[in-house]
Amino acid sequence: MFSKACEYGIKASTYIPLQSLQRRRVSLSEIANEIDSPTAFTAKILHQLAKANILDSTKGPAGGFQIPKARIDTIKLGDIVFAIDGDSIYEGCGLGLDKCNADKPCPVHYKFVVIRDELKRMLQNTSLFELATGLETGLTYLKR
Amino acid sequence: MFSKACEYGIKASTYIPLQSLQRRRVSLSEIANEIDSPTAFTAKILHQLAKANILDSTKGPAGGFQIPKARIDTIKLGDIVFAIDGDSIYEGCGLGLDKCNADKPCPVHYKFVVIRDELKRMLQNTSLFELATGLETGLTYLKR
DNA sequence: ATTTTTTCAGATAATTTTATCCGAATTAAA
DNA sequence: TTTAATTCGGATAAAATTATCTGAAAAAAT
Repeated sequence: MFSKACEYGIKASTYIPLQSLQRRRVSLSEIANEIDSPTAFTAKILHQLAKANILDSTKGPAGGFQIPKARIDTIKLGDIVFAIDGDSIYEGCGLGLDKCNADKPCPVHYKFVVIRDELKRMLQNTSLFELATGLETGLTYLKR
Repeated sequence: MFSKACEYGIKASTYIPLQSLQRRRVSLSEIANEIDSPTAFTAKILHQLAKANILDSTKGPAGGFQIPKARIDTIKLGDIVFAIDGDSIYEGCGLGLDKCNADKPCPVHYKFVVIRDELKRMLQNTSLFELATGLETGLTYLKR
């Protein structure tokens, strides 16, 4: 469904707010450790999310990543997915046709529209705050 | 969503019944041409589907691929997907965790269950007959 | 029997995705 | 001002997926 990169991106974006709510910056190594991901690869993804304005990064000692408190509630799961995997999950044809739409649909087009609309809605309705809360209360997990 | 291999598999499985309904066997080259896929790679996938008992293949002149009439209605889209991509789409965690279930769910677990159940249902309710009919009536397309 | 047409099977190649490595740039602290 | 801790950026490597090539096996037609 999502690329590995996107999976790591989502996990990181779920963990970071947990600390940002207490104004704590988190380092790359802490993140990679907490979400059980390859460090250097994770760096690229975090960088990508920083460029997309989803998180803030600061260099130097005591530097790290952070999401401004106010944004934790407004950033949605879909924003992360879009920043990393692009619009393929929203626009792409289920069978990989270049041009597939209501005018010239592939055999599974209408079947997929239904599923994808629901997925879309879910991604745009789920905030990082909601995801982070699940973690904080011990209801959900990022490892194992 | 699906692998390229699976996309080709679905397309082939949509085209073949169109001919099988008229007791016509189709050759690899015709299939690859009709679904606009790389020939040799398509051969592998068709072979895989043959081993999974989803289609019949016969060698020699006038050989090719076929799906017994009676089975066109009972084979579901989900059978093709399972034969090629395995159960990843049914079982895999949205964030790639090894063990993710109601006991120890990932942050998006419950959100995904809903989507996946609908996808599952769709895949198991859609028969090759239904897909082929769309093609035959000119309602859907396999190329471009 | 021989030839021709086809799928089958294994080896190899190309591409994409995932992952690592290393040094540069930045910033805070000493 | 130096040092240490960190992200940034580009090069490279490894792994997985996609694609091609080549010859063997099977079966029908000649």
